[in-house]
Amino acid sequence: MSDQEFGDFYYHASTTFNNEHHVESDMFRVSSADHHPSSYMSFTGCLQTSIDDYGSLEKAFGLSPSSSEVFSPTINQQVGSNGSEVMAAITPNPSISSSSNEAAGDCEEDSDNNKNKQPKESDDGDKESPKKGNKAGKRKGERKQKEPRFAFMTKSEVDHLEDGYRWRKYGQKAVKNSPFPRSYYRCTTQKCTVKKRVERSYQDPSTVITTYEGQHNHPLPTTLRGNVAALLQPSMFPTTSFPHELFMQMAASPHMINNQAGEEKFSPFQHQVPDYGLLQDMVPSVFLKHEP
DNA sequence: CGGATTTGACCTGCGC
DNA sequence: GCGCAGGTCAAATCCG
Repeated sequence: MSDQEFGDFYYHASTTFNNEHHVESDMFRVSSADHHPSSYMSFTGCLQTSIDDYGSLEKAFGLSPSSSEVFSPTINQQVGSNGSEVMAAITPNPSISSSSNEAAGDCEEDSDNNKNKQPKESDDGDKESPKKGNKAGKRKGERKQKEPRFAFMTKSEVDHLEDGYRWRKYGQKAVKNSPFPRSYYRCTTQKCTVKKRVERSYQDPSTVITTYEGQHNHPLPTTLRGNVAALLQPSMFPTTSFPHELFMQMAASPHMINNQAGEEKFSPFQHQVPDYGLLQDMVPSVFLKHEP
C-alpha cells in the first residue's frame, strides 16, 4: 500500500476503498538539514519547483503573500471518486513569530477564548475604549504559544466544508492580492478554542484553503449527523490527537458539503469513510502519534 | 425571539 | 512614526 522513506522524508500512500475510491497521500521534506517547520511542504500537484521560503510556499498554496503560514509535514490527499482533492499541511507547533497570525496563539493561554471576547471588562483596567479595549487581551511582552495548525486545500465549490463540528463565523476580511475574502470561524462549543480560516486560492478559485487552529477539547456534537459523528467520536480515538483527527475530517469533509443545518446530505462516499485501521494505513505514523 | 451572520471599526505587529 | 495587513470585536441585521 505504501512506500515509506523517512530517511529524507518522502512518503507516499495510496488506499482504495471498495475498489472505487482511491486516496493518495504524498509528503516529503524539502530540506533535510533544516529543522524549521517550514522545511516540510506539500508536494503533489501543486509543487513542481523547489520551495525555499515562505513566499514560494504561499504561492504554491495559492495563498496571498501576506497570509504566511508555516506549513510543516504535509499530506496531499487525492480522492478520485468524485474529483475532490485535498492537500493538507500540519503545523504541530509553529514557532514563527508572525504578527498577523498572532491570534493563533491566543487560544492556548486563555483556555476559554473569553479574553478575546471580553476585553472591556478585562482586568487590565484599560476600559477606556467604549467599543473594544485591548481586544486581544495580550499583555505586552507576553509571548503567546501558538496553537498547532493544520491546513489543507480542497477542491470544492463551497467555501465552508462541513467537518462535523459547529462553527460560528466571527469575521471576514479581504485578502491582499486575492479577490476572495477570508472567513474566520470559531467552534461554538463552550471553552473550545478551535478556530478555522477559510479562503479560496487566488491561483485556483476552485480550491478552498482551510486552516484549523487548536484542538477540540470536546467530542463531536451529538446532535450532528449520525454516521459521521459516530465515525469521528473520540471513543474511537481515546486520545484525539490533533493531526489524525483532522485527517479524519479531511477524509470526510470534502463530501459533506456545507451542511450546517444538520441533516445528512452525504455523498455516497461518506458511507464508506475509512475506519481507523484504514486511516492508520493511510496516514504516516507521525500523524497518528497520540499525545502522552 | 434566539442564534447566526454581516460588516465596519478597532487593535496589533511588522516593515519601511 | 506611519502605513499596511491580518485578526477580532460587537452592534446591526438576518433568519428559522
